[in-house]
Amino acid sequence: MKIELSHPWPETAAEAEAVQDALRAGLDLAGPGPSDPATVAGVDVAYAGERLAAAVVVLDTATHRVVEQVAVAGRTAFEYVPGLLAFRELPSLVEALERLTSVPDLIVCDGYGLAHPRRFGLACHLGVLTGLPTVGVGKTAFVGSYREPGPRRGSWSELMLDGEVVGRVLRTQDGVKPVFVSPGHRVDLDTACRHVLGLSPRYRLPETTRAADRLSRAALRAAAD
DNA sequence: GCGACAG
DNA sequence: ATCTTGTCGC
Repeated sequence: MKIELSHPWPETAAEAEAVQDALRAGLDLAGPGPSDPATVAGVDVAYAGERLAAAVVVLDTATHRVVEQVAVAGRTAFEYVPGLLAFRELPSLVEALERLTSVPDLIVCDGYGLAHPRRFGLACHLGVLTGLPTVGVGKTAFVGSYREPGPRRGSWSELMLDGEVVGRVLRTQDGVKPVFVSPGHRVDLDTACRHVLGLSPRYRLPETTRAADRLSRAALRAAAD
């Protein structure tokens, strides 16, 4: 699949924010999203200074077996600025997605989607660029306030930002620190959480995230020489 | 004004 | 994200 990035690529934080504001117009948060996706892709990026490796791993939703995977070595495209994470890794992530021979039914991103200072985190950005359903899964708090969810797997609480529900703090394993789920594109919050929970049968993080994390690190090491 | 701040 | 030892548990 061919994916178009914004041209020209932003040089400053102000330009990057302008890109987010413009692309946000294409965001679709209406539908429930895929109720029964056959495949789900996980994306992640590993760093070593300016160097990075972006990985995308497509899993069979029912068995969690790897259907296809692609890793791309590259360089950071932007300095790290909270709120502008997408600009740091998007070029390499997009390149990896373009090399996929199949189109996944859903993409699980590392980080946030709607739960973002300007309501346009990495998951929303990647969703609008690809047109595919995306969800964001963050490992730590970023924006929003919430009550600690119950201790059992499946318990959750609302992530609130400016009086709006922008995501959920979801417990994926009994007694383990929860994850932060927010809609990216073409998936509602309830459906997003259902998929994240289904992708996390044994560990805190979804199998998609775990697989992409391992691949990105391996690719980073392999590209060292 | 000051601190906090996805990965 | 990445830098890092030991430690608890399956």
